[in-house]
Amino acid sequence: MNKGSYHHGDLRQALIAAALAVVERGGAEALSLRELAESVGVSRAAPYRHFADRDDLLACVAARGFEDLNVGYEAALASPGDGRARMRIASQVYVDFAERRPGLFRLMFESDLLARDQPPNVLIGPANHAYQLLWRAVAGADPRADEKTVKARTITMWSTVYGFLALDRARRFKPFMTEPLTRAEIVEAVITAATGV
Amino acid sequence: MNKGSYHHGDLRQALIAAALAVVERGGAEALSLRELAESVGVSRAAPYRHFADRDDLLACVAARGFEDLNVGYEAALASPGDGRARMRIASQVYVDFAERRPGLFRLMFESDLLARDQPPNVLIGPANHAYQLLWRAVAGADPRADEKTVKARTITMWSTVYGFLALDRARRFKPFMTEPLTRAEIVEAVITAATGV
DNA sequence: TCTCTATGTTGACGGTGCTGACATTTGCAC
DNA sequence: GTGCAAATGTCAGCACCGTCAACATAGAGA
Repeated sequence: MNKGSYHHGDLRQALIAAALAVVERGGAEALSLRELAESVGVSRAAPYRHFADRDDLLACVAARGFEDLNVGYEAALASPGDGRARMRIASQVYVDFAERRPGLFRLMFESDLLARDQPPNVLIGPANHAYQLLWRAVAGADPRADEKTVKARTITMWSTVYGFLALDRARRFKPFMTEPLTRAEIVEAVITAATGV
Repeated sequence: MNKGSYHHGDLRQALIAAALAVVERGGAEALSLRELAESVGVSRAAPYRHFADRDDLLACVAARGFEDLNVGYEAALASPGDGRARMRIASQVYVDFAERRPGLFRLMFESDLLARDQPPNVLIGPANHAYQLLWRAVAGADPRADEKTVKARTITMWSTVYGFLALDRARRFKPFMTEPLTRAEIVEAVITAATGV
């Protein structure tokens, strides 16, 4: 495909892949479109043939992130053990994702991409799928709970795990992480508090 | 002081006040130093006589935010009722702060200002004071708990409340906020789950 | 009054996202 | 095959940004 000159071959996918690599570590604010274009060996304006603007590209990157997260969720839901054990594994998947790809995690859960009146189309599907899988994990842990209860539990559990990850990344727990508690113990305590198992 | 010309009078405080007003709503990324300077009636480079750079100004704004939050915490800790009731009130103070000044809240708890090797000097004091007040609220709710327990409880409680506020602001709970649950009910449920009271 | 210092201004540099005009390549219809 | 239109690249330039060096002004203390 790539002739070594004028036309790139599959610039769109190349840009998403390169952007993903940058965002994974440094988050959305580390991404410069000009730099990105240069790193792929193309002129500054070329990306605009494939993405409306910066946010459009970021939405595609975030969508890719949700797809990867969903793969982990699917595996957690298919794992052996009872519903409570599966919910715990799903939480661990979320924690691992946040720790391995912090910038991407931030893009997915802190950016305002999904807060818009009209969220990016590419993002809606994968994001909603993630919500459904999480819901299913929580509901499966207590089949007798009604809808209202499952909603409230999903929200509080998600809040606890996400809140810990976000505050920890921003080093807000620094004064608490000393002495008797190790970080691993804290992560354990948070997951237990969140899932009740 | 202000002669209507060359010298401003108290540019430093004027800049902090104006920046605070911008950041409160739109967060740090809404702040343009050039725009800010113009809004105060001064040239683009003038702020650099009072702040080393953009981050220095943002640190002062964040410090002001922590000071305001601490006033609320102090009031919560001095309120009537038992320790558990005071902890609940402290949580409500945090929630109110986040809802009234979302951008400032984000600057205080999501920015990397405090994650640096050498955090800004102006910020360390007020931030640490906030941590101590929160700690005192949690410890006061159960005087018999040991240090390890108090630390773990502080972290999980803070995580739950903060996580809810952050995810809610980013509209990640949109699919869950429908039908049987009102938002007020959810806030109640989250505070109850976090504080256990 | 004179001078030193604090404070404000101007112009410039390199960076950013984005656009309109132009160039090249590819693929499809004939 | 040929020719034309659409897809995809380039280039120059706009407006904005944070920041800095050089210069101008005002106020305070000797």
